Amino acid sequence: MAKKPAKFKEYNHLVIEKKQQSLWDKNKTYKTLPVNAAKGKKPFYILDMFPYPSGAGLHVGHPRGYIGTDVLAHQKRMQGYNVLHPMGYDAFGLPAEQYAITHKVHPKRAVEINVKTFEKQLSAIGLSYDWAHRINTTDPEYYKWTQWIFLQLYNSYYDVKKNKAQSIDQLVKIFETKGNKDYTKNGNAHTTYRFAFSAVQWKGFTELKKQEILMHYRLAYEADSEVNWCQELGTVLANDEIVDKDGKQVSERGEYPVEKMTIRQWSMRITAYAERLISGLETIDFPEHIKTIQNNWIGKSEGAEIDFTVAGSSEKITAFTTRADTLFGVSAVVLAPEHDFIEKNKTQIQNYSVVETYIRQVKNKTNEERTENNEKSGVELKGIKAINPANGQAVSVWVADYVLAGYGTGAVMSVPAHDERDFEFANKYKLDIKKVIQSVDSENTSLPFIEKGMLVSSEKFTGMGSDVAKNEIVKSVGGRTITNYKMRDAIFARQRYWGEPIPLYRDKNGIIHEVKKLPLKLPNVKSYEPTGKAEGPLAGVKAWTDKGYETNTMPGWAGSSWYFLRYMDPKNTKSLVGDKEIAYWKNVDVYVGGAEHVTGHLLYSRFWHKFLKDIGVVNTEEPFKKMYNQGLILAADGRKMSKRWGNVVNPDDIIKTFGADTLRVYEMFMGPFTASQPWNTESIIGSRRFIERVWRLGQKIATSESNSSGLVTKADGKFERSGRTIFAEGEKGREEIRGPENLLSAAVTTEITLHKTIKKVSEDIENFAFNTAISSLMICLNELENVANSEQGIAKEDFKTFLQLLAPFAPHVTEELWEMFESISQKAKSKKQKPSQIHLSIWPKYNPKKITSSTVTIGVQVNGKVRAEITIPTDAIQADVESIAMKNEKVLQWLEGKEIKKIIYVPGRLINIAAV
RNA sequence: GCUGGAGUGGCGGAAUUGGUAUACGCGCUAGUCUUAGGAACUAGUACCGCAAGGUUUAAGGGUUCAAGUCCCUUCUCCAGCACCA
Repeated sequence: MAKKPAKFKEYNHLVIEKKQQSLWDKNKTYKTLPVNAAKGKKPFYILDMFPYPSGAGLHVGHPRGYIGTDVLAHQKRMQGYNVLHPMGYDAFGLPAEQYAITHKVHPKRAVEINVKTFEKQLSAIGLSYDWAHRINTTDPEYYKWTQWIFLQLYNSYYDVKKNKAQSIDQLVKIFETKGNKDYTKNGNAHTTYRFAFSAVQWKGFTELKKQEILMHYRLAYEADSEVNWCQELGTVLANDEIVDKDGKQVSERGEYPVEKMTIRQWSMRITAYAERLISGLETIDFPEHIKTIQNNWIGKSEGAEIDFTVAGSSEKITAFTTRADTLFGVSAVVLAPEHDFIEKNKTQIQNYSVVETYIRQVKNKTNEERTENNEKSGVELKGIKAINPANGQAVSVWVADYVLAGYGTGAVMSVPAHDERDFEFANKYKLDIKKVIQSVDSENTSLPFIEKGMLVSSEKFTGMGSDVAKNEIVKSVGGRTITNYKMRDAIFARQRYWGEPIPLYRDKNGIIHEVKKLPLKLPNVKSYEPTGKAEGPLAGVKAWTDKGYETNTMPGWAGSSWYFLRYMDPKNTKSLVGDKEIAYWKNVDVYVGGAEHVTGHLLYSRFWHKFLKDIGVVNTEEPFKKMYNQGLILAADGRKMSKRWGNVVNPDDIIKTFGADTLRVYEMFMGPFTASQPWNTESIIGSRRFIERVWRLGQKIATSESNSSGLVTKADGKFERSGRTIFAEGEKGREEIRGPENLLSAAVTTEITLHKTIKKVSEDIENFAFNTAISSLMICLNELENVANSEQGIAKEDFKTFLQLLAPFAPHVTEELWEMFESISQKAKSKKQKPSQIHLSIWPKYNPKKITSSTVTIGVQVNGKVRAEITIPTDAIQADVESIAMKNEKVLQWLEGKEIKKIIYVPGRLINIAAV
């Protein structure tokens, strides 16, 4: 520890931080006002992605985002907003369960332990959460509403005409009165149940049959689907829970192998919202790359379905294409190995045994083998010909592994001249390559794959541009324009114990019923380890299965898809969020979290929010107005911090040696908030020094004799000192009184610095540019120190303004110093008044007039190179600047023997003289 | 392969969007104070050069009075997608 003059109090972060934290707690400094008590205060909702409370606790990288939001929360609070800045725990799901299994404790107990560790660590950082809004997804009072939302989804279908979710009862009514003749209008294109029946037929169906039909419309539905099964984890995983490692599909958690399997599963019809999920992106302020990824993930493509009749048969094959304009160039129709046409028409296929062998081979290939090399293979279906509806030509039909079963119709029309993949396939199997499109500029006519151009090979459509030709051709062959999405429906079941039970049960006849009384609580089980089968540990609970309850539980993302709403009104027992609260807070203003949730949580919560809007629970289309991704903090070795590498830095240790304020300042200062940075414990000392210097300067100013040394700026723009006006701006040039021997000069400089800093810090916090905000605070401190060391000294009020700007970053030390200044002024006034708190003080405003000084130093360039510097009045006109520049010795030297061609003056920046 | 983003001192990084490149901090060098310092403070620190001056924003070219910033070519790194017809 440094030696200090005896009269200064030592900066002891341990004492100060502990003291201030307990005072904030006691005074409820960070309390969010209830809606009733908000009294016209504007709401501001700042949210962190809530953590999985894993057993490992926090490392130094975790709080980066929390500190960022906390800085903003402080500023907004000081700017007079009613700030909702909560924290909670996403405690269902694999992390908690795995901890429980390895530590042989009940998951519930594991969560309790981990939450405790978490909260202790978070509190030490001095984050300004209102803990009264704390939530935990595993709390039955919370998951009651997760289950409630599930039931609403189960009881809804997507009305394509109204473009919103509707009650399933309405669909039943339609079936009862009109049947399902108009089925394309009763569901979104992707999921329409293509089965027509009359109202009379509907009434004749059994309950079970009706249930089966309705299941094709419900937004939460049960269906056979191909899933990613992970044997080691004993569960199904979502696509975003799987990563690619050395070409193999493995689980993100634990990196265990994952294979494809078809089982009966609960799913969410997120595809019904595909269009709204895309269009909504334009209305929200998310990082561009997040939007791009979501857009690609949803993968919208507009095209057409075209029917190819099969020669000598009533069968037809429907192909999806985005290039209907190339229909005249079709050389073959190619089916995915899974396409049901093959099985159905096996008697017509002359070489069926060959085809069958091929299909078996393809299916036995693992995913990585199929993608390993892109070489295409296939087998022709001998004896089958498809008729091209455009020209009546009979083309061969193939089965090939490059056609995907899950996309479009599982059948494509092969146009080798205009599609790279078809080209490759055609080359291998010697199919025709017919060019039917010519590029408009007719330069690259020898090349295939022309993106757009003129149709050349058909009399009827010759010369039409691509887009026109597409529509005309689709119309002429009776095709249907259609929109396809890459995105699949989301599996909504995990074969695990530690999740929300699905609140449905099946009676003896197989009919599904809702659980009326929520929450349906998770029962205790002897073993919560995975069974390794496609059923959860709940299958072992007789009392559970006897009632016909589902043995799968909800996936981890269920509870996290709506938690931000619960924070608004966490104790509500009547609804998931109160009407008043939702009307006031609406949605999240600023959301901060890692980028790894782009195609998971960030998509699912948008989907649920839109659904909740449809059923009238919320009043906004999007849950998050604005979002930032904090960058990762890497270990000093450049790798991710992980136990595995033994490079974890624990924030507790940093706080102990350097203090929470130092940690906060350092993490905000180390680089741009959104960029990843390596941690460097060596560099942290800079932030510590900064805070110590603030502390020492504070001590110095507080103990200085008088408070009259500074200038006070009056509203009329006049400067005042000890009540006497000294000069007014503009009456005299300030230049005159800025000479080094003039006492006023330092005060004016201080004022300019301070107002500049207010502007910079205010704007930077708003834009999450924390590193430059701190940089400007450091510059400001340097300036203040210089002035304080001069005869002039610093006014207490000026220093307090500086403290306010620093307060969001270093809340403890600034509060301590503020308290000190307050107690000094309290002595002067009455002792009765309660001293104010810096975090409840009013954020300083800057005066634009105070930012510019009367003179400015600019560079003089000769032919683009800086040759001299001149000081000019800020408002000087070009002619004056020119004449000043021309008098400069250096400039003259460089201009010698040259003729001036052009002079450019950029006000306040530089003057450039072009000369030859 | 495709899509998106990025390359600036020994290191983390600034640069008002075309206007004095290298702010701020770390580290380093010298000094002050100290019994000592791996504390603090003061000064210096992009590179070459004794200096005058010259050269620098991954590499090369271009537009401009003026380019880290705009355009073209090439290289490297990171992230996402991966036969989506």
